Amino acid sequence: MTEKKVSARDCLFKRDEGSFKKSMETIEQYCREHGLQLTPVRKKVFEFLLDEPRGLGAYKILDLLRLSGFNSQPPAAYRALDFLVENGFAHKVESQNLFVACTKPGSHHSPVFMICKKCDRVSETQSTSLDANISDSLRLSGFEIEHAVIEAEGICSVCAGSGAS
Amino acid sequence: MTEKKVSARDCLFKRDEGSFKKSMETIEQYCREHGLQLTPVRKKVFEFLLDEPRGLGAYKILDLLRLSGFNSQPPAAYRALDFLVENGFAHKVESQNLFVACTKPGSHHSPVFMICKKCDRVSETQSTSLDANISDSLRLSGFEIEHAVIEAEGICSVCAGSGAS
DNA sequence: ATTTCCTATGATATATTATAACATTACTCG
DNA sequence: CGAGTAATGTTATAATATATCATAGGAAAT
Repeated sequence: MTEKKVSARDCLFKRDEGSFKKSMETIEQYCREHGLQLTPVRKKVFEFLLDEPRGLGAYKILDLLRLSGFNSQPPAAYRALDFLVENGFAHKVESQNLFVACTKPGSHHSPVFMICKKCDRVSETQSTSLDANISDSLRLSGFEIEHAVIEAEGICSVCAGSGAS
Repeated sequence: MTEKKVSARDCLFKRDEGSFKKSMETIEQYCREHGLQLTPVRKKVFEFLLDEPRGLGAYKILDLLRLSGFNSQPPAAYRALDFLVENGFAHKVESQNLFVACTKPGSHHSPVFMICKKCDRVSETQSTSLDANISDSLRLSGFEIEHAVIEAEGICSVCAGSGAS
């Protein structure tokens, strides 16, 4: 993969400190209630994801872990990601081999992503009707959906509005 | 990746010789009309894809090329696949890192896949309305879709009907 | 407290998927 | 033919992901 065209400071979106804190508290509570261990590595990885709206690759996460003092190997990153994904705290964006924090952590759902080609930001929609549409159409063919990967690439509203080509 | 659970002979679907031939003729004509070179490697790879309803990984294709007398390296397989995908003769199934022949070769479209967890067969829907649904919903958020990855995992109608758990 | 069990992590190696870079061949078209 | 483009050959390596076995750490039972 080539270097990303857009650096972090080019991102037009502001980091939302309040929502960051809220997401972390949400999963902390969820883990307490469900007897899940939010270990230091897992928590750290979730922090990284919350802090990067463009998503992170597993090896980028590994780098960040090492920068944070963990002496981790690839399986450590993948295990933490597995934990976060299995419990609905994060998602994998299949078309980009990227991981993102979930906007509705703890609720098992089939997410829909929009990936902006300009700013690389990955947004998750809250849509419930979307899934319904798809399920209905596919069910006409008799296919029983268990899980759906829905990832749209294009230009987000912020970039489209910014006027830059 | 572990070995597939289902072997080729377990596949409940029959190979459709007529549609195979028709697909090949379709892309041959398309290439003639558009000045595209359907070289031996490219044609062979397309044949492999037509012949495997469960899709093929790039390295599996490389193996098949070698078995067919080509002395190919990885880039050869990926280049052939790039050609087929760029020209709408094949698709990549992102969630599985798999390539499949297109059911409507030559028409640039945003495909929708159904991947059966039991028989591993990958089916492409002909749906146009589906894309419309998704585009409409996402456009509410101001996102301009250029391309959409839509891949449903579940149980296909044949496997669901077969009664096996 | 010690044993037991389970979960998580450490550590090493390797598998799988994909591309970069440069050399060579082959095809077209003027 | 000769020049230019497209395709392939070749080597190397990048990027993504998992298998496997060893170790540690905490909770529960005796």
